[in-house]
Amino acid sequence: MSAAAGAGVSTLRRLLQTLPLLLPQLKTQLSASSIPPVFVLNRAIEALASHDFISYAQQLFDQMPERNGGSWNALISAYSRSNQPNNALSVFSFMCKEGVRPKDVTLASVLGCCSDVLDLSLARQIHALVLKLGFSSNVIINTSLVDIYGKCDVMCDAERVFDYIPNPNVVSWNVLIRRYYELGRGGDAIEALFQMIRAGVLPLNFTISNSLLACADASALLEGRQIHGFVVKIGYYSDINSLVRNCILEMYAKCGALDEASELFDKSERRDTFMWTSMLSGYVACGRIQEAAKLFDRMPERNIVSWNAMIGGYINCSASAKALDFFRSMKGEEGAFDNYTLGAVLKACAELLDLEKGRQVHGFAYRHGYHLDHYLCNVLIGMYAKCGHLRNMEALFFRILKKRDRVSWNSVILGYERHCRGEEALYALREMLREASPNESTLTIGLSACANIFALDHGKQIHAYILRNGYRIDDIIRDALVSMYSKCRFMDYSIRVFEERESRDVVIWNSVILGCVYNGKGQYALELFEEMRKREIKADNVTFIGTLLACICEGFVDLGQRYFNSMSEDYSIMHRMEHYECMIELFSKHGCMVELEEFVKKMPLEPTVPMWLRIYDACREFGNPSLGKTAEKYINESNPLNPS
DNA sequence: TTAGGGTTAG
Repeated sequence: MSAAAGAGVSTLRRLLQTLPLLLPQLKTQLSASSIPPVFVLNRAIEALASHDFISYAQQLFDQMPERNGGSWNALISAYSRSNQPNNALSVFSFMCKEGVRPKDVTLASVLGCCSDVLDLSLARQIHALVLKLGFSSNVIINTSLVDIYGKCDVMCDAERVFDYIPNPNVVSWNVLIRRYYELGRGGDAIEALFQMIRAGVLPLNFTISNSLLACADASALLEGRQIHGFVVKIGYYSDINSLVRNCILEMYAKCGALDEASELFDKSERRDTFMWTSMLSGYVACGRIQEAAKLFDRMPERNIVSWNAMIGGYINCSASAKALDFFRSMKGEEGAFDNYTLGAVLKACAELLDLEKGRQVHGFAYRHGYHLDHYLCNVLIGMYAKCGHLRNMEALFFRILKKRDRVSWNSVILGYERHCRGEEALYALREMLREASPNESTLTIGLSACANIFALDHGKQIHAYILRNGYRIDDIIRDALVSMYSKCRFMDYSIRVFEERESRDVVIWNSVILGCVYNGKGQYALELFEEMRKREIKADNVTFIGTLLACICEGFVDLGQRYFNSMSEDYSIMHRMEHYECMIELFSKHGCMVELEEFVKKMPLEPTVPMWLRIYDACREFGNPSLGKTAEKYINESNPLNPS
């Protein structure tokens, strides 16, 4: 034995002397004067790691005069169980370099570590090794491969591996279902559960919970109800940890079946914080903030998630100031927050266009170490975009260069579009296509940018992109297309897109009516309004701006008056300043001075200076000295230094 | 006598 090896053995002896204290079960083997056999030391490595002495386990491994494959395996699984996947992988790499052949157990551990660190390339290499070493029918290894391929978003490979497992067990099915759910493929997850049951494998409560979450995501209420029935039948409904019950409630709440959710909630004898929060989130998701607030007040125990749900709920119903109040209370009462809380608060700032508060929250997030959080970076980009601080928006966007995703791009494009920088919005959209796929929101914002800068060709390209790539043209995209074509003076296309599919969305009708007016087709705009009336689509204040403008174009003074009166009498819509402006323009443009004077007298509010200026011009053109003098008086009073 | 994979709320 060399001197170094001799020193190693003495260190090992010292280490072993301490072991019986920690590991009484090894006392017999370790108390002997000679070095214990390798398999005993391998067990000691595992036992040390399970007692949180991973550095002792490493020392023991280093000092062992003899090792076998099991020693390497013990150390790898020790690191893996101690949540140190990178160290486990590095031990595996040494093991391979030493020429030690891994067994199936080692490969399963190592694949678990790859999955933890999302190392797809290493997983593929190990997959090759699995095939080479003849472990291709091992259900545990294959399940690990399904897991990692799913986590790395290569579900086609996960499916291929799964299909080759001779007898997938309950964990294999569970992993498959979970990965489908996480990738937003709820339908496939549900189908997999039904296949699993048909194959005679009894699902675990985790499998059921994952499938229910998939139903919630996919709004699959029917399937959710079937699973609920199955759960009752096999007796999982009364499971001890209430996981399944909570997920059933979550499913009903997210599918919008709030009555069924609240019935379950009310009947439930044991309600944990998960159940309370699921019910709360259900009310929030359906916009029933009052009921959510009542439930929140009744909660026996709250946590960050429940507070966040309330803050998010207030933002969704445009009560952002209330959301900020809630954040202040949360800091006082809960004493804790997380990146989602700060994200919600930043969204409230963005809704209120309160840049100053947004910057304060940014500083607050920075001081609390959240500035590197990817989710929060995206929210910050969105906040600066909406508030128009485009320099900060760009700075943050460039800082997350490698991690930017569709959400980041959408915020930046929106920032440019909202703040009159249409060219930059379209440039950003082109750049985005190189690295991320646009969604419906991206394309809608792109179309608005085209409309703002009258970029008809770009707008047509986006339209073609939508058709070519099979995007569903919903009411929002259709409205963006109608507006883009009408603003670009391509009214025939605008009407064609409008007529392609019948919609009851008043916003689209408004867009096409206003489009007709701006393109000199007032008569057609009024025909559309009549059509709306026949189809019982309720007009709103914007619709009436369109019809009044159409009357101005066509010179239909009487009709305009009837529409104006009908607003309050038949539709219960309050007249706004824009409607009064339209009426003054209608009378002024067509020289109806008596009606104009009468109208001004009856107005419940004082005409604005621009209105008086229009009246004054009409009086000069068509003659009405008394009204002209009144107009002159108001104009001069408002601007005494520059009298008319 | 290398025993390994999966895990509820925003």
